[in-house]
Amino acid sequence: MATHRTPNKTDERRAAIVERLADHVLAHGLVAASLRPLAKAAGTSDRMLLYYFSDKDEIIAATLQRIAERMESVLSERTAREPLPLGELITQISSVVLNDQFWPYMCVWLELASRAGRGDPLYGPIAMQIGSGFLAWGEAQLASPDAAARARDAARLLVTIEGMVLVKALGMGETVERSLG
Amino acid sequence: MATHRTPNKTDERRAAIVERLADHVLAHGLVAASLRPLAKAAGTSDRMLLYYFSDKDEIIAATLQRIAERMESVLSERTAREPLPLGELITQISSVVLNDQFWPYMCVWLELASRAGRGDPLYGPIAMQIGSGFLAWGEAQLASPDAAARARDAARLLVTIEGMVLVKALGMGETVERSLG
DNA sequence: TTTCTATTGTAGCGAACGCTACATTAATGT
DNA sequence: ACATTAATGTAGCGTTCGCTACAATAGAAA
Repeated sequence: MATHRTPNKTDERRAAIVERLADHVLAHGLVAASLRPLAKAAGTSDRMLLYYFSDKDEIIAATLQRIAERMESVLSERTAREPLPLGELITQISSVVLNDQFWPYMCVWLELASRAGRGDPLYGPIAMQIGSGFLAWGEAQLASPDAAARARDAARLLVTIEGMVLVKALGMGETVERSLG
Repeated sequence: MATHRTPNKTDERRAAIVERLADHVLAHGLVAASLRPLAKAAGTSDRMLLYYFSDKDEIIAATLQRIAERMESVLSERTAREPLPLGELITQISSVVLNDQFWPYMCVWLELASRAGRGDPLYGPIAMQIGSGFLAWGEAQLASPDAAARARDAARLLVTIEGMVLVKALGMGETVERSLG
């Protein structure tokens, strides 16, 4: 499966830049992701960003992709391996997702969702891809009686977790905790 | 309770402008809420917007306030009067909130939440106020056995509805419906 | 009518935006 | 050594941003 070319030097440098861009976007949000600040964060110039990438959209897409990868790996390594019933899985995932260390990811996630909701041609597909990935991942973690129940529980898991994220973003963390009780 | 002054002509004109600004923000989002487009939508000039309002923040705050009022009235008039148990209330409210006519409100709501999540000093308090209002409104609609259960159910109602909104914004409407089944 | 205040237009400031043209330096293959 | 290409700096384009200075008009008060 030679879908990946052997990484040449340009690819390596691109990857290194994306790593720093991901840091910057996680710290300051998509709202602060304009070329000159991004370039400074990556230790280079806006001119060079547009040398390694064809335009800003490509930069943002690559950065969000990288952020999604990091998010997935953090999530996977902090959750149990064996399947759980819906209620317990909600408790476990919420404790990860609402954690302060994870919160930057959720802030970017909300920015992404708000743009996707407006039908943005760049952010929309990316958001849907990540959301679908999370849905599938959750489905695999669920201990549900049958396939239909598992599909329904996975949907409920996604809705509930995302709802908690949004409500926390409103500054209503106590409400999230009350919903868990 | 004379907290409201009698509206002078300036207040009337401000209100008329805000009405049109609300239309524009609902149609095109906070992302398109810059002074010159807003002014054009209101049939005036950026110069005049800053004559009636002290700065852009005040314009946006007034506009969002008005949008929240409209949202609340639409929501109230389309939901039943008598209290319902949590499950039925979720079904009923979700059918209103996910409706196409209501969707512009939810798009703005998501933009607001994403800014609030980053601790924005303007959007944060507004988002919390609206969110708290919705929580209280839901609590009043709930038929729950006791006060503690009602508080918990109201929190779950808010989390679930907001989760559905976010997931729909991702372009995963079928997932929302599956979660209802 | 005259004077004063309320309202509005015109023009522009300085900053940031995405992006590009052009020139230069550094590396590489022959 | 030399020719060619890759990598990078400098400067600037045209646009939009929030906001303001200044002048002109309009309407009410005297």
